[in-house]
Amino acid sequence: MEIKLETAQRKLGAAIRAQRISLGYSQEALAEKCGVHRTYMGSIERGERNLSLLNILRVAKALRLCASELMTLAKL
Amino acid sequence: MEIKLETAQRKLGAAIRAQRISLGYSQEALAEKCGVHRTYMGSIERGERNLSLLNILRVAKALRLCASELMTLAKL
DNA sequence: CCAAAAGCTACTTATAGTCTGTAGATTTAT
DNA sequence: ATAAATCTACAGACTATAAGTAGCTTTTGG
Repeated sequence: MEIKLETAQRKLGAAIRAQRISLGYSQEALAEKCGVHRTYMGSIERGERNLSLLNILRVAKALRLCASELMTLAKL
Repeated sequence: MEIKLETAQRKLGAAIRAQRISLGYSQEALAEKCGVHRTYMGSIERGERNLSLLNILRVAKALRLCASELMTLAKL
């Protein structure tokens, strides 16, 4: 069966949000650590963005994870 | 330190190529399984592309891996 | 209540991804 | 050996979409 982008994005966004909250960061604080804009970070967490490898790595790093760990948390 | 995109892309491309070859597929056959263009598949393996989440998932699936496994193979 | 945090809309810019075609390298068969 | 398939690399032009920004609204927690 086909991979559903919406679902994948949501899973990733939810995993990012959960990890961010567990680290006690605001979206804005995490955005700054990633070097992306505040509103962009918000849309990532809401599952509205199909991130590229580079941004996946940036976010993972800011969350103190490696990419494979983040994917595991997102069940991807 | 900053994440180097070139390096990350190359790692991912190398992991994809290794797994493809171990499954005995040509680039074209893998491209078809992924639903991407033949020449695009080639450039992915050469580390020239910053894949988006959807395509990472498509490639992983075509290689009979989950995304976290592919990331692990790529050491990302 | 109030202030900080998060959401939403709309927009521009940058780049991901497609497609056509050419060429060299490799393999397979005659 | 040579021909003929097959595979891969690469260039250029194009389209689709990710990336990133700004302003305003809504929600939430203290």
